Amino acid sequence: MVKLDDVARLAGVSKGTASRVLNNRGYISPQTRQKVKQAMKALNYFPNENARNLLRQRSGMIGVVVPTITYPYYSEIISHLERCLKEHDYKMLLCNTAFNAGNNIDYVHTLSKNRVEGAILFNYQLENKDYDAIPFPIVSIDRFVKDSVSFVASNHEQGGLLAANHLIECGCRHVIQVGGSFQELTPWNIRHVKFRETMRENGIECISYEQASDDHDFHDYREIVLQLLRQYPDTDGFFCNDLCAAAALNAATSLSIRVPEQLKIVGYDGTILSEIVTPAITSIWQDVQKIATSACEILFQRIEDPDTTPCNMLIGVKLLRRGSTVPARTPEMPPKR
Amino acid sequence: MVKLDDVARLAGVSKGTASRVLNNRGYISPQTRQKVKQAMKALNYFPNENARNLLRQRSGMIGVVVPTITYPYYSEIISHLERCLKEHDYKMLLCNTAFNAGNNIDYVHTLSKNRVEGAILFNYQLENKDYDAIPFPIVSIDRFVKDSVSFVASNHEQGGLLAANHLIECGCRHVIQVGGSFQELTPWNIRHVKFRETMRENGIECISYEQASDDHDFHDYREIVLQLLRQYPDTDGFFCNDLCAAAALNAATSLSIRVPEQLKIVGYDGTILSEIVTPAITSIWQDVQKIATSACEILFQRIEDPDTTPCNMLIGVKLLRRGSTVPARTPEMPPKR
DNA sequence: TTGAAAGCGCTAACAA
DNA sequence: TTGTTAGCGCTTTCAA
Repeated sequence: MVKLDDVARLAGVSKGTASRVLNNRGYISPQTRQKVKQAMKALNYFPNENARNLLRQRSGMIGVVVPTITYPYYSEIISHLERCLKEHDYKMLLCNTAFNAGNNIDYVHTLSKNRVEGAILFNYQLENKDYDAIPFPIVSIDRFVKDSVSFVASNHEQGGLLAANHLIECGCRHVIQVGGSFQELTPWNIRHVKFRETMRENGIECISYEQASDDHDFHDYREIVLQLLRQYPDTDGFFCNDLCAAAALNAATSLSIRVPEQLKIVGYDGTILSEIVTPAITSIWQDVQKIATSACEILFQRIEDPDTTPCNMLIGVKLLRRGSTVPARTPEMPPKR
Repeated sequence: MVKLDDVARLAGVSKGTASRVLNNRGYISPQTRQKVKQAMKALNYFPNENARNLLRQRSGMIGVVVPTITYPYYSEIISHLERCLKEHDYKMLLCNTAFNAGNNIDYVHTLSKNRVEGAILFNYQLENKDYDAIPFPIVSIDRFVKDSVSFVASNHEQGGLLAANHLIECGCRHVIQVGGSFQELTPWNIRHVKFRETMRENGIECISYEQASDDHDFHDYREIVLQLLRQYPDTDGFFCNDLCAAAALNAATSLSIRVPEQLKIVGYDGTILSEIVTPAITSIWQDVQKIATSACEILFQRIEDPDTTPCNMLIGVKLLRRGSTVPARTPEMPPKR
């Protein structure tokens, strides 16, 4: 690879001078500048970021750890993060835990070795002591760690409440929700706790089905829903993530249950999966763009000034009313930017 | 950050010795090894990959340039690539062109500065001379550049043929296809050329609608399809990518056109979008896993031995027969791994 | 305005 | 078996 030495030699100047031209720093005579620029062009020179970063004691990298890349909520988040980070001249080191997050410190090691300047961890679980050993600032999404760790999440409690109230308004009496653990009070699971609570307060029967894995695909969910609907034929309301909601719609159709007349379905995330089916699925929309940009901003600030007060941020969600609960209605869409 | 010097000092040895322990190379006495390992653990030391890479004249990074992250075909590919690259201890430098690929050399510059050891470019267009200036090996997906550049693509010609023949077998007489340019004979567009050709040979009317952008979302496609179906009410067959196919299904339902009885729809890509709608959409499935692993293997081989003969690889596609063309049938699924 | 030289954290060749 | 030293490509003092 062509290096600064080569450029300097061709331009007949020293390495230091060539560097000054490259970085547009210090005094350079116009002639010298031109000579060096010409040499750079002639040799098709690109500065070695690796070497620069070593000297500057930085890596220009931010770690992003997600449980999956393909679920649309995550691919959209990744897309926004990629843009945000690029705008600030950061590279993204993307790590896919494939749902093996349960207290897995390996990803943090990878990030450490690569001297990332910060990381955004999605629903990532570590022992408390392991968090203390992380040598770079982090922002935790959807999982509260402790006051000293910045935290961003959708207001999932509001999400659970919106979903519950909507189904109640729609007249449901026997509802089922499918989701992760209903015990752990993570910010992420709280929607299901709130949902159940709200149903109880309103005297509505609520079955809470705890999925064995977060890694279920469409067909796993379809089987789960089929079984639940057979077991509880009175069910008239359903609450789960968008993928499961699409599976629920499919399962209901198979069983000749009409949606929304006999069964109302509310999804979670507000992804494309809820938009493209017929009827479109009423869903609790998460503001992925705001989550991504907030996480970046908080992280950048903390990188710049490590003494910044850690930040706990809840981001509003929105109920998108669509055909899976409200018949003959133009589907509501996520706010456009 | 703690560095090797610190470890060496704490262990009471020289930096070189500590390095030998770190890399498990050369002769070290058991006592020394243990002392050094203890020091590393005590200081929570991680070697600086940046510094190592500078010395080794490598970056451990592979560039991946895609037109979008969110369309499921790409998020699945990215997911497979991430795994493949990680297995070979490479990091992925992910670049999203946001469909601004038309001869945009900026991404190649970013990759050059970061000294990526190779890159996988999806449907990426450059001037021929710009390809010559790329200082690292590349694999081009879905776009043939020239014999000296490795190339991987699904057999899109077969895909177009499968789609056409299937619609013909289903008895269609007036079909519409929606896609990119029908003029350029890129491997990616050839499916539409082949489709039109096959229709012509069979005396079937085929309208080819050239979309204004590859960046259309569900609602853009829905409007396009609504207009087409109103303009050509005789239409009984539709061919387009999965997202557009889902929109077509939705549009048809809005217009009270029954699928598959009155209108048959064949999608392309075989993504989750085609699975979750009802009826599920018959689609030409691309083997994303094979595309990803092949691209990686070809690239790794070329990195190892730059004189490897460039490789042109076509990967078979598969027709998944589902409810949007064949009534009352269990939907076919992509092969499981 | 430019050149020379030190050093970022690490590895590897050579000496001891 | 271990220590010393040079150098990866670059930036940045300090001198000239």
